[in-house]
Amino acid sequence: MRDATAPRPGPAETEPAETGPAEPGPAESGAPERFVDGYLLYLLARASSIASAEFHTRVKERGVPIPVWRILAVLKGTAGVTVGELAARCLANQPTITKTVDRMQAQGLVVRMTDAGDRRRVFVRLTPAGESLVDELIGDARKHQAMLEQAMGVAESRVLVDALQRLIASTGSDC
Amino acid sequence: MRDATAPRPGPAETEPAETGPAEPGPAESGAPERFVDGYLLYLLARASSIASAEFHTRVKERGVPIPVWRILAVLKGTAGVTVGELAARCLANQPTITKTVDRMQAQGLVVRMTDAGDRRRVFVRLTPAGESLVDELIGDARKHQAMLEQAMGVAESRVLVDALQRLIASTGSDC
DNA sequence: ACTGAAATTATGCCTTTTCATGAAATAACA
DNA sequence: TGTTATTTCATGAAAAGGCATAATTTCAGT
Repeated sequence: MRDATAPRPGPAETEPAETGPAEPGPAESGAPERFVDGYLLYLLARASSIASAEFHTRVKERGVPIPVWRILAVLKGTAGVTVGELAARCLANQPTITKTVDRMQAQGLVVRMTDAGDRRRVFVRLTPAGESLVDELIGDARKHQAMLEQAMGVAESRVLVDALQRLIASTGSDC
Repeated sequence: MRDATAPRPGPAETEPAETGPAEPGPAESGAPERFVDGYLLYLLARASSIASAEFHTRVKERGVPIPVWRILAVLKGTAGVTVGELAARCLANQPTITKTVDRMQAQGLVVRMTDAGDRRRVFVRLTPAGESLVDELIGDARKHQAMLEQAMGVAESRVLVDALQRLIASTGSDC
């Protein structure tokens, strides 16, 4: 497979340009300083992804998709959040939230309640089943966070939280 | 719509449980300290999402999907990266990278080159068209990063980068 | 009150991602 | 040298997400 007749977009050159080193590196100088290595947004995305990986794996092992976990976590401690606010707080688009809430409602984790004062708005609220599920997950999350803080140092972790909050504040984001 | 006959998963209670305040809040005490407010992983994801939002919007306006931008950025300054490494560095799954590379190859942004030394491995490499596109995008990214650093303070930004690198290092991640 | 604009959520279509698996090449080992 | 594992990438079916838009409801101005 993956020969010239494969259904790949292009003719897929089957010969490496340079047949020298098996691992083509960026020239000869020691540290070529690739762009991404110093790019703040990439560092942020990478840190977030790596730090979350372990915990997310455990959440998924319980059969809970990450978007569902996010919604549950945001709903915890509230008496209901509108679809639009959920979208903002879950870092997702509104139609995505609508569809995820559909699934969660079908599983009995949340209920929808139209606002009596403004019938355009729909509150999403945890059911008792949703409460107990999110309570378990939050327990795991706290344990995981404690491990993470210990691994990177408690003081450092506080510095990080502080810097992140400052970054968020400096963007003037409302979410 | 959204009445009892709507195709929503459940019967969708059309009456709010409490018809009192239009905005049901978490009890009466001032700051109920919701879980997510102090959760490090949520803070990380939020910071990453918010900080990237502006720039990502501009990238998409150029017709470049974010996964494509990520691949281009990782490839910049290299003589080729394998599919597996791309997946790790782009924080994506391997099949996703394969298919995104398919599209990029069809657009002439990258080429595939099988490794002569180990014919399982496939290097992905920028074409001249890919180079010039990524150069433009990196220019924009640098400008955006400069703005971001100025908005949050250059010193603070350095503190943040340092803390993020320490976090990544403490997880012992190889990517 | 009426009309047009704005806000809020749902829907439909299409693209993309994900999960599991297949295919090919190399490595390990008897 | 065979034979079985392991590695690496591609593929296919199903699920999820994204974008544009529709359907309601409320608001503003007249």
